[in-house]
Amino acid sequence: MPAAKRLRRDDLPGLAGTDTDVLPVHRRACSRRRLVRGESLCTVGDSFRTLHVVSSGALKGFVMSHNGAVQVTGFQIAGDIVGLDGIGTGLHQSGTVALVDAEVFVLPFALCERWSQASPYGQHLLMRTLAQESIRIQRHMLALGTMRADQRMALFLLDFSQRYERLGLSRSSFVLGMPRQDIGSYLGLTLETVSRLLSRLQREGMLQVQGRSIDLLDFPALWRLSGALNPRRCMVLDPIVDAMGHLAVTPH
Amino acid sequence: MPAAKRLRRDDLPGLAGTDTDVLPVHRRACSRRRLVRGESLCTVGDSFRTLHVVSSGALKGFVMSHNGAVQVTGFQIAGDIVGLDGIGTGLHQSGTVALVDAEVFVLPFALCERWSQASPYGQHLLMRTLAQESIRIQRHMLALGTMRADQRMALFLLDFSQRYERLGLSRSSFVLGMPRQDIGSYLGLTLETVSRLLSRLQREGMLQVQGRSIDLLDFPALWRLSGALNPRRCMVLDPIVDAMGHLAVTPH
DNA sequence: CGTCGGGTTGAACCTAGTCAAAGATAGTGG
DNA sequence: CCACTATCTTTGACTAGGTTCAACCCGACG
Repeated sequence: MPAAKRLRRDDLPGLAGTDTDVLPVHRRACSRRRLVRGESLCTVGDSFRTLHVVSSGALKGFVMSHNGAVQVTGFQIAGDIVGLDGIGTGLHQSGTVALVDAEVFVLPFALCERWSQASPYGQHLLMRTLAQESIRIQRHMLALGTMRADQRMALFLLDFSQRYERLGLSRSSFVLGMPRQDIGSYLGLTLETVSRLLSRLQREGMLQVQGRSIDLLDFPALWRLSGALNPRRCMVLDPIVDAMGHLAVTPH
Repeated sequence: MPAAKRLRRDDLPGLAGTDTDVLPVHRRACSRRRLVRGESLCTVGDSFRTLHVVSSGALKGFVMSHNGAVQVTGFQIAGDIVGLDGIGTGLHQSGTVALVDAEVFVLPFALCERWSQASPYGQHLLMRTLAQESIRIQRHMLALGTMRADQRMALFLLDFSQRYERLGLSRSSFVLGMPRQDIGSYLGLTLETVSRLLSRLQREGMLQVQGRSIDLLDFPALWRLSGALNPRRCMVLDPIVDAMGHLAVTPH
């Protein structure tokens, strides 16, 4: 696997260059946007114009049913892409709000489309990103449909652990940015069950929990509980933003 | 909404034409493949080379967890696209098998990619299809995460009803091609619960069930149960294959 | 200091799962 | 054509995992 080419934001080449295999983002186009805790990036029904890449902080995505039920569909941290759901219809099908103060890159979708047309690599990357999102949701569907509450919780914690590790942070010690209610919604559980489960796992020595601070103590036990045989998950993509919020692409 | 341009398979234009806004499928490239009941179209881990469009019959898609648990992710009938999950990694992340004897069009993905590059419409259609798939799964996730068993069942039946109707078939009277076990897996329930629910809904007069034959009798009640306020679901895409298995595209 | 959002814990309840048995259906081979 | 078998389906009795309702605690913030 080739090493990722890391680009500081201020070093990004403009569109004028002949190298179309690089994300066509220059200083002006790739603006940033700051969000305060609770601010919403987009809501259901908004017209879709831009993708966002999380630079720092944490967001949650959610869908709503006609009768008002809310389901959290995922949590986005640095490097994650937000807004893909709008591509299909031109309208956002899910909402996204900041769990804590956050910052995102703004990628006008028209730019992505042009890039995608100019460069086979760009096209591939965009489609790959979309397809990866489907697979992520499918895996979560598997969890919701077949696993018990404690297994889902273990999976959730290990998933976060792995994502933080990929950003160069601790895989065993981290802070969950969201309240129990949101974790519950994501896992198809009530907030009380989430609280009870965390207490139980702590009692059983698998982790230490203090409010939103988590310390994972016994990875093998968590793997066993989650039903994963091997620690490494299958086939993860390189993040396109590192922990510092710098864009990075891996040509070819 | 413009009427769909329907193309009999034998009338399909070759690639030589200048109109790139038409699916670039000629007789040779668009082969068909017959599947007998139980035959698998692709399995997890297969390398991804082709998309398939269902022409007739019915298939199920499923994912497996490391420990062997299986979750049915969806059912595909005429007009549905199979195999999108392979785009992300080049390997199929989910398996697909025929529930009954079926026939599919074979679309070499390289062809789709070339088309997508030659035509903005093609690119848009491909991405839209991918994004629509995400949204479909997200909606199902909402069902798995927030709804009770009977609500999920009602939603499932109404979804099938609507899909059959779009193919020009009866919306109230149809045959489910799959066993209770598969319905259960799809809905995150056991086969016994599925059976009990169908019996109960029949007792309550909402439908008539005889093995796999379903007659929906009281749509308003089913809508109410499923939590949907309005019968029409939001924003459905035109099918690209009609009930006769003929390809159809809607330029612009 | 009081209020408010979030978190923990307990007890009662209920939905859906599990286990078990028997009835239907379709496919197969004599 | 019919008997035999395998698969699918229905139904019942019992159980368990999670929800609901409620009380209480904690820390932040006006």
